[in-house]
Amino acid sequence: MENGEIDYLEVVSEGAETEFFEYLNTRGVLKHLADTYPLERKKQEVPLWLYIASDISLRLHGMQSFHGYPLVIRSGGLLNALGPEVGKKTVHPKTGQVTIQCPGFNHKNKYDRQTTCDQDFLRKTARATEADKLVGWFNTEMPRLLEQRGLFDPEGIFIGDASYIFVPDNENYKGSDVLLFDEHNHPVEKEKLSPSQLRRCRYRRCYKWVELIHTNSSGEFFFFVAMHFGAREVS
DNA sequence: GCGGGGAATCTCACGCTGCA
DNA sequence: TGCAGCGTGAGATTCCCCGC
Repeated sequence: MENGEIDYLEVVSEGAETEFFEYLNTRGVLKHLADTYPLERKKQEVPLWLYIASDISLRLHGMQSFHGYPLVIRSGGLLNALGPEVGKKTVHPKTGQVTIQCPGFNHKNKYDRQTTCDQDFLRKTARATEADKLVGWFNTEMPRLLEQRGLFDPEGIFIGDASYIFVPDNENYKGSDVLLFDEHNHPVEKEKLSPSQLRRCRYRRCYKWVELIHTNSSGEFFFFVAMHFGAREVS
């Protein structure tokens, strides 16, 4: 650290992450999510609950790439929470060297496992999941989970928050829209603008991102209850 | 650095065969 | 008839290369 030889700096507390996943695991939340996850496999070797937990862990670490999975497993608290049958992390008392041992869920690997499952398993499982079904699953199971655990506040405050995600003008962005925006990036209707106003506007390709957030009047918590990502129309 | 995708490899279900 | 052993093929996972 003193010499500036830092390969990676982690901001998520390992202990907090362990507690978080222990909660999800022992309360049956992970199992419930896996049982309802919208992907049917004729054969399943690596369990879906591990995929879901791993994906959540990646997001907690702000890791956008599956390539970062070994790093997240090494530095995060997921492994501690899932127990030695999934993997264990030992720290050498003198050198501080971290050693990972994961038995895995099959014997297809040639190399010693440094992660609970191969990062490509995560990538291909994500790719095999249909986007519409995934959003539908989230919008169904998240409110159900919150209700089952009595987490909805009696005040019943829900906030709909919408914003636009701009992307390059490329039709390959499936389900995107091209809309007219003013100089403040607010969507406008061409018919309602004067010629001078119209000159300051431009068409931009975008997605609409809508979140339904549950909170209470003192703002003590925020639960993301439902979401929509896609074209303008929200049903 | 990253995701896409193909090849390699492993697992397991299923059907067939032989035997008690 | 029931069971074990074997071969086969589909599917899942791992390894690896390629292009952006």
